[in-house]
Amino acid sequence: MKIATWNINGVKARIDNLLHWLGESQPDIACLQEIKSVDENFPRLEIEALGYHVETHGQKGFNGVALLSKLRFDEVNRGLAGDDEDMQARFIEGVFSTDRGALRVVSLYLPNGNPVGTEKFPYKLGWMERLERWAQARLALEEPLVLAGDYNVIPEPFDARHPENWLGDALFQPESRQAFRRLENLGFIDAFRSVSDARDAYSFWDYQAGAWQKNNGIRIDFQMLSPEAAARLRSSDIEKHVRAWEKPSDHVPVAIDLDMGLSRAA
DNA sequence: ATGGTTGCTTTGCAA
Repeated sequence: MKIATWNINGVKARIDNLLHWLGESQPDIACLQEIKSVDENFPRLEIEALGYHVETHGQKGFNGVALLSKLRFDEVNRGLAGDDEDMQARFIEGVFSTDRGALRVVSLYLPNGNPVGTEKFPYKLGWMERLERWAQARLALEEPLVLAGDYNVIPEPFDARHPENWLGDALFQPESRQAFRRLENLGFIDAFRSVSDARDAYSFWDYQAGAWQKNNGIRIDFQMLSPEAAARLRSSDIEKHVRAWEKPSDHVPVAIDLDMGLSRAA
């Protein structure tokens, strides 16, 4: 079963790329971030025409996440628990039935946190603490769980082409990296890093200053796997070529292949 | 050297 995550930076601006990518990559489940759309305006009909069930958690103008799945949703949960005052749409969880039992998949868009020194950075750290608590509770289910998305964290220096340029950035602050490591210490593994020690494997290249042409990238998009999901991991790939398409997102899709047996009829 | 680009809520803000 192929599960991909992709920050598309606006579904309205990216719909042609998205439809082309779904046809080419054929993910069973796609986790999208930054749809920048309210639910009513999400182009669900065009996506459903390709055989996907669609669940969104959007808001006006920015943020917003979605799950596209060839399997039926048994359950959908929107929003990250732990703060009823948080109105930002950054988290959606789907539950699916497979021949290997239940599979849980989350599409998350972790706060960017810049500039450090404003209220945005503590919001990021607070969100990461809430994610940690939520993930810890979910581990008790002992189910395959995939936490996929744009984490807005550079875990290690070799996840950036020029780590020295990110020292003052929220994505590379010690507190951000420590919070990410706490998630790993709970037992979640970074799927791509568990199968590759490649030092130039990035998932984001800024639009500015020719970052793509210079391969000045960072790796910030991950599938974090519960132990039960990690045991079924076959492979992981970064679909880098998508960054060279016309009118690209600044992120590219990252995919994993999980052995979940034959999926039940969608 | 503080540049440069993209998408939306658009002439500012977020990334």
